Amino acid sequence: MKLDAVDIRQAASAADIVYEALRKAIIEGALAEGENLRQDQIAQMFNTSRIPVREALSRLEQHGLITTQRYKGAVVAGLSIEEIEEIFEFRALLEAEVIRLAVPNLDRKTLDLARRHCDEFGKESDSAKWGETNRNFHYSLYEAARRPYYLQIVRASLDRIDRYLRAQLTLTDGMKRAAREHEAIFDACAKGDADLASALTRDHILDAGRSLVVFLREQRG
Amino acid sequence: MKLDAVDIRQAASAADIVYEALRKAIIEGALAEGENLRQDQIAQMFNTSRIPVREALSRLEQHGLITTQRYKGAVVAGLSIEEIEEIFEFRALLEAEVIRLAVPNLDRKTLDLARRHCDEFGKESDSAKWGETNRNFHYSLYEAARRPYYLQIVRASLDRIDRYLRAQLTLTDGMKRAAREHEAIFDACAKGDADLASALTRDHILDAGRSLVVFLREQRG
DNA sequence: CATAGAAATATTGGATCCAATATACAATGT
DNA sequence: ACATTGTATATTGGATCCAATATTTCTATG
Repeated sequence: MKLDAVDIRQAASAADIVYEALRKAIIEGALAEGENLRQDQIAQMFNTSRIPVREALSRLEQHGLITTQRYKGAVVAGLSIEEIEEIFEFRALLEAEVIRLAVPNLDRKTLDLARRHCDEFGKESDSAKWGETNRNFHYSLYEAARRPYYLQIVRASLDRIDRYLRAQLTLTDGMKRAAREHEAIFDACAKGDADLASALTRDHILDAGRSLVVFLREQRG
Repeated sequence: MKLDAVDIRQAASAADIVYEALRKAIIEGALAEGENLRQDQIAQMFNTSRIPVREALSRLEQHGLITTQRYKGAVVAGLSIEEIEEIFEFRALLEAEVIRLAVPNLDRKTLDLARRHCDEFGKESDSAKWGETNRNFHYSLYEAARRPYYLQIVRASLDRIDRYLRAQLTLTDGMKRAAREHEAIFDACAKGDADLASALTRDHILDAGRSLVVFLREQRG
């Protein structure tokens, strides 16, 4: 008998499942900031004990998605406007560099994929999916940089402000502007102009940050 | 009776203590890469149960200091030369920006402190302490950037290559060169020349990375 | 009625126990 | 001798139990 070798994937642990589910809920805004996360309650939701829940919460805290106090529990982390500004500034620096490194490595296949994600973003009407298609577009290009460590940090920093970014996209012209900027970034990439793609990415992020901060200042008073 | 309000620090949990101890051991190289970390064994060392140990290990994994496999346990993470190069490149980008942001905020007190750390580094003869004094010098300046998120990432990225960086410092002229470069960085900061301080910091990190990689290529064959 | 203090309840942190899996090793057949 | 299979041991993942702490509720008292 002969079989093709198959890479058997380790089944995810309970902690992995809980972690991913909570992470998704937080970055999508399904869990409001400040909301209490009771270990028992979460454990029951996932039909498990508190042990894997605690491990998941510990990981979330390391990533800054929740804050915990000893014997008091965990709450979904909220960010001050200053913190949000800092993270947007950080992302602008980092992602501008990542796209610069990516452009020389872009091949036909990757560009086609990015093109599709770009179109998808432009056409998407379900605001709940904007965050996902936005990520897909950027990451499809970023992958070409072949910098796994950079991308891990990019992902972590985006996780922390994704909720707010999604809010920004729903602003009056947020989506339209983002779609236009994506087109410009894609064109620069397709032309192989790394400096332009970098500068556009930087502006894309800083613009989103600025209009979000304006919005939040009004909202929060 | 009147008392000054004191910020009572939450006593550290067992998991915190184990985490910090293991983190220190790993970044200082006391635990060799590839070394097995048995939960039971660690628990006994700290006179505790495996629960806090597991939480500590989970955090270490999130920070990339160890790798774990389900039902097989944790080992101290090792980095390939490519990964080391990527992290040095990343640090150069990030820390160059941090020092640029810090320079305009530097005051007399901070400069004095940095001056002392710089001298201390130059005089330090105990190679085990170089890593610490090196951190002290850079961080004393970085703090002035007032960018807590940046600094958190800087710390995490330094943690991952600190073992190797310490090795680099022990190289023939590693310390002498680093001390000279620190002097130059300090002078640029004292002069208020942000661009120069940034460029020097960038070169400082890239130099260290390059000579480390040369060393590792020989060592690893 | 308002408030301070005590008791009751809820929640987290840690210890111990059990289940799932991996590793080491011996037994067995060729 | 060698590979294979079964078994014993070690180790991790998860469940349950207990201790420490926080929060709420109740009660007594002014």
